[in-house]
Amino acid sequence: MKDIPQISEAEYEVMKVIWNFEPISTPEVVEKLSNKSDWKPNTIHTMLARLVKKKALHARKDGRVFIYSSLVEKHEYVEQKSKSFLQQFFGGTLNSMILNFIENDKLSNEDISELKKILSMRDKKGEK
Amino acid sequence: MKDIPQISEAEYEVMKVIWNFEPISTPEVVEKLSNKSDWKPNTIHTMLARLVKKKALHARKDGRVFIYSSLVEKHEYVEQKSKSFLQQFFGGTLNSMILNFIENDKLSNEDISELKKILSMRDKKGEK
DNA sequence: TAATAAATACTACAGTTGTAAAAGTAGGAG
DNA sequence: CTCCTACTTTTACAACTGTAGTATTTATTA
Repeated sequence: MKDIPQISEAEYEVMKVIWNFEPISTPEVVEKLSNKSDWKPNTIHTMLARLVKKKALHARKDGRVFIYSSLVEKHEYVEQKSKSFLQQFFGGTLNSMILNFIENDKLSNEDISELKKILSMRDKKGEK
Repeated sequence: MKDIPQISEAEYEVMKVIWNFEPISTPEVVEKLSNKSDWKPNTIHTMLARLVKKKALHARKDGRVFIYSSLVEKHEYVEQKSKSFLQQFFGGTLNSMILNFIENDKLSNEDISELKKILSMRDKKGEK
């Protein structure tokens, strides 16, 4: 399995924009993020540069601006983080986490019935 | 709600020992962790000192050694981390995470039936 | 009481992160 | 051809992390 670069929390916000709009230029990234956050343009540039250095993004020059595209797929990254999160806090299994949530009454009745729906969905798929 | 100190990954390993054996002295912590990890005693001392400074631990002197006890409860910390994890990667809900796992075929049939068992358990509790 | 062993306290140092200011450069406007 | 402006590149800097080494204190033993 290939090794996925580590992406910090703030960098992840930048990645989300890339994943949503790639290929996308620096000014566009800055614009999208300026709406959602208080970051100064320079801050965003720094993130982009670091992500390129980490090989999470690819940048190609187009005229005077850079166009970015991701080198890491979102689902890959999310999977990797989920795995290490579950490892660190729940012995590695999603079921332990769910059990914990239920035991601590963190799930509403709606959550539960939705969950059951989700599970039966998967059953159908499995039967195919 | 009170604010929980941030605990790094390595520090969390130390906390786990404290939670399991508190009240516990420095030499005992060092011993437990030396089994599980490659950390030098000094490394462990540093962690302990940082955790005390962050107010995650309380230390009282007993003769020549320190005795530690936790100031943060494990379940509190795990809850806080779960929440921010779900927020960052799954829009804040456990159900999205579960759905994602199912869609990506990360759950075995055993996991699923176990999950159903867990859910029905909670139902019974709810009815009480 | 003086030396030793054990524990604590202080110092170090590089890598990552959040946050950005300052300086450089090239393309378009005049 | 020159200046401005938008972009890019370089530099900064403190907090947090992982990982210890070194120095100091103190209880115990000879």
